[in-house]
Amino acid sequence: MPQEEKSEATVTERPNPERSDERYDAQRVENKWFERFQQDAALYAAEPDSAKKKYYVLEMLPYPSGVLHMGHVRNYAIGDALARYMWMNGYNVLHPMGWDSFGLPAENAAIQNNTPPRQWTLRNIANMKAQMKRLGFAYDWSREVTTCFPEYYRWNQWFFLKLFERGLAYRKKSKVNWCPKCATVLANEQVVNGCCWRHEDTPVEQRELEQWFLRTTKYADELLHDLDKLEHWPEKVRTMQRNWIGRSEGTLVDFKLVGPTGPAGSTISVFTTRVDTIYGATSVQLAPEHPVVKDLTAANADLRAKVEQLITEQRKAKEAGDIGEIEKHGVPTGRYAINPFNGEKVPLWVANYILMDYGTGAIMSVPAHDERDYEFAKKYKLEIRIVVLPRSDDPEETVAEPPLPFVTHDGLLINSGPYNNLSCDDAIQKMSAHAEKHGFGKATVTYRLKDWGISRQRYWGTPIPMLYCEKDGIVPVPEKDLPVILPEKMDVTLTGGSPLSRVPEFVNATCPKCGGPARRETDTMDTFVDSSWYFYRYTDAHNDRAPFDSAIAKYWFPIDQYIGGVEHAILHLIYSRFWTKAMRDMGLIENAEPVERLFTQGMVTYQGAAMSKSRGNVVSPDEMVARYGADAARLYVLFAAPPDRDLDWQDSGIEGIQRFLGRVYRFVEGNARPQEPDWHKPLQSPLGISARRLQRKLHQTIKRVTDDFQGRWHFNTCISAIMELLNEANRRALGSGPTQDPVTGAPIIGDDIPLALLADVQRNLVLLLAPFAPYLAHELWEMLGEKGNLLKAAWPKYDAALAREEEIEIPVQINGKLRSRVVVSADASEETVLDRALADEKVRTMIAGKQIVKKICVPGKLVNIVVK
RNA sequence: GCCGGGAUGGCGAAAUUGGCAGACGCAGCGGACUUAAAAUCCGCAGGUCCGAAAGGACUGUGGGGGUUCGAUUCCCCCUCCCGGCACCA
Repeated sequence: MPQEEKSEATVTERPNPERSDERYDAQRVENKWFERFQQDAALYAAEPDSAKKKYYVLEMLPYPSGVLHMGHVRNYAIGDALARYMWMNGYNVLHPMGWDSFGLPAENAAIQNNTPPRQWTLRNIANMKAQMKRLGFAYDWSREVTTCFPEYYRWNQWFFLKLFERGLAYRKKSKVNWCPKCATVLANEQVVNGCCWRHEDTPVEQRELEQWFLRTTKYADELLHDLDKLEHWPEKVRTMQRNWIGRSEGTLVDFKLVGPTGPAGSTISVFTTRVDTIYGATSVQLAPEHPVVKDLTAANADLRAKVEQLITEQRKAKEAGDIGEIEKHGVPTGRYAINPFNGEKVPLWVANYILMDYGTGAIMSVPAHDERDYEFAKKYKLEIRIVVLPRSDDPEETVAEPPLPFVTHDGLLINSGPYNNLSCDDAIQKMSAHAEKHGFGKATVTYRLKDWGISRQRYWGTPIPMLYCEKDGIVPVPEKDLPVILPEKMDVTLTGGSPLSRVPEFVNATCPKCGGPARRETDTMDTFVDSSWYFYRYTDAHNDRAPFDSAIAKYWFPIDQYIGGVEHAILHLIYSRFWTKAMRDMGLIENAEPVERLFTQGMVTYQGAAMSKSRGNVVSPDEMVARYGADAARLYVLFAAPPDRDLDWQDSGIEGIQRFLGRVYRFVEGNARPQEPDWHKPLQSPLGISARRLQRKLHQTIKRVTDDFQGRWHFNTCISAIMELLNEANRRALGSGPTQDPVTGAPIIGDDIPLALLADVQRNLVLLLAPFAPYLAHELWEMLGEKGNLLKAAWPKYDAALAREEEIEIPVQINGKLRSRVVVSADASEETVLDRALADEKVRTMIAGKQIVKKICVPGKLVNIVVK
């Protein structure tokens, strides 16, 4: 046998055949690396003064409810993969974590288990932090934020004072949402289908209370407009916020009450988006709680009783969450109001479908051009007057009777005095201007968004830093006296109003203005205040002179990527945007939006339903880690579905992932030869067919995974690609088919794979896996004899030339149906490909005796021959 | 009612969006190793029909139309599912 000159060593034997259990021992490997990671406190720390480009990746901070659930694992697995990817790409990464640790569950736990809220909360935090560490999430714990600590909530109080100074925090008595189970007020955003967001089956009651509000409406317009700039936010979230803000352009018009008036005066302002139809207004409808109604019923017991009835109906419908289903009722007041446009007297009604908290609580009723007004007018036999006719293409043809109600904008005015023949849009402009000129109205914008009520009649929250003095009224706590400390020794109950009001040491204070006795505010802040700005605190978490340093925040903001559940699309994400705009106007920051890119991951369900203790379908992360390891749990939640879709947990699915991790481990363990010099030599070309295939696959895989990290984020396909690479590598390195010769029992191997190529494949395989399965990746990195820290190892680059196929298989269609395939070189010209296709045996038989009508050749894709 | 997102094998999904439908994985089937099982490895696999087999024919991405040589992808109509808003004037 001639001596073949070998420049590079190759894999020539099947290693280590003696192994009793070939399962990968994840616990051993993960425990080893867990210990090592714990020893390096600065491992995941962001660099304070860095010339590197920054990248701020953030996952929504959890409420420390006790244990992590799979939804958390999914959320953090996505963020962690991204953070690790960015580290490997040389960025200065900020990847912090904290605890949204004020809130009701702590109080409920205190009541049930007689454990103080603070103790309960801190225990949960310790537990969940340990879980996060075991799962291998790379957080910079030196910046940990815990919102229930005075070091944090003092800045809530500080912000509150600043907002108060600027008129953005104010106190007023108003109807508020009250959850009887939480025994506290809720913001509008916390009411879901008429029920409490924490108690899906508890209808929210309406109560009249003095409350603190933040003036979110001041930013309504900016909050709406800036949504257009958030192009890297999911359309869904932007739509939800648009709906929530609910901007509506229209006109205010003052109708004058005819006859005697009361304290509410004689002006009834109505809001309409269709002032063009005002000549068709045949009544004015008031909300039952409209102030003018109070005047009208003052001396009219009969009317008062009827109005009471309407109020009851309205409240019932509201509490049942189906205000839209209410049966329309109204009562005539016997009084009239004057339409300022034509001086006409129209009857004044009170109706149960008019809402006091939208617009002005009064409308003009135009039955001919509004669905609801039409229905109402039919029911009560009110006049229906047409003032808009549909346009016709044929000027000769006039449509005298459009089908009613005729609600579209596209028409011309009639019966409208000087506005006849104007288009609706023209008329709206001219009539609004007319109203403004004559002082009885103006163009205006109405929002659905309401100011944010932040007072909570609960204990476990940030005390509102305000005092009530008999002499000086409402007095803010001076900045130097912050924080107002939440007392710790408390009897927590859910009855009897704000718990803090029962602590005399807390309540009794001194007025900073007059030195006399003052009473402290005993309500606490909504916990959504805490989460509205926490991500700024991460940038400068230990600052005791300011919530954060502006220059440092400027370096890190905006957040490059924020990841969390879509359930916060309105609540947290609208409050945070408001807070950022308010802080910008205070000069603390320069960015107008907190988050550049938002990603909302899908829910994790089990057996088709959201996991919950009561349903008994909870999959415990701890159990999964114990059984399969952290890598497997993380990889599985990324692999099972694209991250933005819901994922139904399958126990068998994670087993498949476990097998994959085992195959990776065995592939490296069995084939790594870092002690051989050839392992470290640069790869020499040319390569054999098999080797070249493997090399190509490697570069294709690097490209696929890298591309997906650039925004598409289909990590499920990234992981598939890595699996394919491993399959290919196993085939090439170990040979496909049986592993042993059935006759002789000798091991069978594939063609020669140069050791340098194998090294290349193994190193890159580990690097590609590093963001998803960090424990295994670290173990293998070490096994490969690599010295540097894998966390900051350079992300692999692909070579487009090496990723390119030299020969491709082109499908040949005849009349659009796949009939054959031909193999051509990748850069073959159209003619060559066509010639090859036409020369193909099968194609020749199929088209024999037929006329070729058309030949289509898409280079690199396919050939289609159209025959007759 | 308005707005947004979906519907692809037994299951999770892929097709980077006009160009080979079903990659990867689960479950399944067959085989190797084993006394046996587990673990591991190799192979098969959308459906229907024809064939002993190799192979072939037809069909197939919620339904119906259309554009195109060619449609999961584009256009029109419809059904169902998920989410948001809703007598919002």
